[in-house]
Amino acid sequence: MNFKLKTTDLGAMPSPAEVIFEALREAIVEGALQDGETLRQDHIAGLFNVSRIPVREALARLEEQGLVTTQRHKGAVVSSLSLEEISEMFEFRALIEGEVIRQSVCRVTDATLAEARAYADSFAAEPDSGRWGALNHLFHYTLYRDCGRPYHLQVVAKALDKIGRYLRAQLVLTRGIDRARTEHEGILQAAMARDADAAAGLTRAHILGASRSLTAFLEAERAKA
Amino acid sequence: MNFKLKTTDLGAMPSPAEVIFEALREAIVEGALQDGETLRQDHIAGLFNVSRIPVREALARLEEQGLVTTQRHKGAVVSSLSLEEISEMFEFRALIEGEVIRQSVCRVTDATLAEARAYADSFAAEPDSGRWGALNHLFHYTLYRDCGRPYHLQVVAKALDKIGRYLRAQLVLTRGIDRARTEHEGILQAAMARDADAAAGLTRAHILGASRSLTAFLEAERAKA
DNA sequence: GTATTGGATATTGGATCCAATATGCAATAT
DNA sequence: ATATTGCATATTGGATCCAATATCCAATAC
Repeated sequence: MNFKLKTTDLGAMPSPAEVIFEALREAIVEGALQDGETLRQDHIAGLFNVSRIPVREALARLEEQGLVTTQRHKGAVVSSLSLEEISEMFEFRALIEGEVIRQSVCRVTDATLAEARAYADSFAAEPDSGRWGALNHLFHYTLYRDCGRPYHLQVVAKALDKIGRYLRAQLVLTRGIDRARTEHEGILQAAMARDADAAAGLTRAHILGASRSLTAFLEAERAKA
Repeated sequence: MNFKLKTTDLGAMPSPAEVIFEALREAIVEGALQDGETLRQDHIAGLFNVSRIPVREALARLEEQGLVTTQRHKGAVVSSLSLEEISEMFEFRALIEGEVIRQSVCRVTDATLAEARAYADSFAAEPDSGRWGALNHLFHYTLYRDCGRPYHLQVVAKALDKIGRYLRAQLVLTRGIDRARTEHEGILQAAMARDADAAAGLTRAHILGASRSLTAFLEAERAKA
């Protein structure tokens, strides 16, 4: 009775609600849905060809993640962050990601380093600004992967989701790319040298630097308006 | 046309879904619903005298918070944490709460300190072990309140929700109370002296100490079984 | 006696329907 | 002309209904 079948765990297939949640999440993080845009249940249901029930579940989950805000009987809008909130998110990331990479570097494998190297190179070489955000994320996340602290990583992921749009803006609008390239290189070197403290410090500086350049940019924007 | 009416913002009244979410959340955190217990939609709906729809929304939110786990078509159970996960949560708390209290102490008001004092005293005097968890939470949270970092606080709150049950167990089962009393006193003194670094260090030690005593206890339990 | 199969029951997930609330516009009164 | 009121429409939130899946138990085959 030993079968040689290509099996797939159908029980693990994503439910419609999950599919919709992921799609909306990604759209918000990538900036395809912008700040304050309202999300009509009926409309989304139509796009996915389902009833509003799974859409409502997805929206409830997104609200719990802080990605959308709903007002009773009015509907859901993509949450926007104030300058202060954005700034706080960066501080938060600096705190956690610094610690995460410190732990990670202690046990990082050569395979992981090679992968990070590849992402860093892709990032540096990528001409399409639309892909910078994703590659940037992949580079950092790869370096965090071996930290052995899944909850920390989850929290980092959620924080990144919340400011994904703004991060992308920072890279695209403030010439953050050039600096990011060299800073990534530095972080990678520290990781390869297994210098945990250096990697942590550089990561913190990388994040806080991005924060400064983004808030400066946004303040200038606000001043104009 | 200036009315003198006692008005209440009816729009801000909690929806059934919110009520159920809060009730379940609290029950899980307090330990009234224990690890692995399954949550029947129909049953809960009956308890609150509503249909299953708002229950499902509440469960979706709880799952997003990591407080329950659902398997497709099987239902939701109260999530349980492994020893490693519990241990990681404490490390996480030590990291964030250390930083939060550091910021908080820099700007803490006398009113806040007085409130924290009151909670510390209540905690120390409380004979009913069922209230220790709540008072412990109030004491710490009061000291964090002035940190000016709402997102950090939110993250701390979520982390505390996730390990609430185990924290209570630590206080009740491992004689954590006595040490907690004196450590609270130390933290409070540091805060009153506006010594941010001391408060941070003591808070970290407080949390990591609780972690050690709890994991030791749980390991002993596991060994017995 | 044990293992497998088929069906009854329980439970979840989604669709449809209904009620309650918000929004925009037209009508009316001042 | 402006402000208020009332109605029509749009949209959300919840209830009910239906389909799909899991679980449990009895019946059957070996």
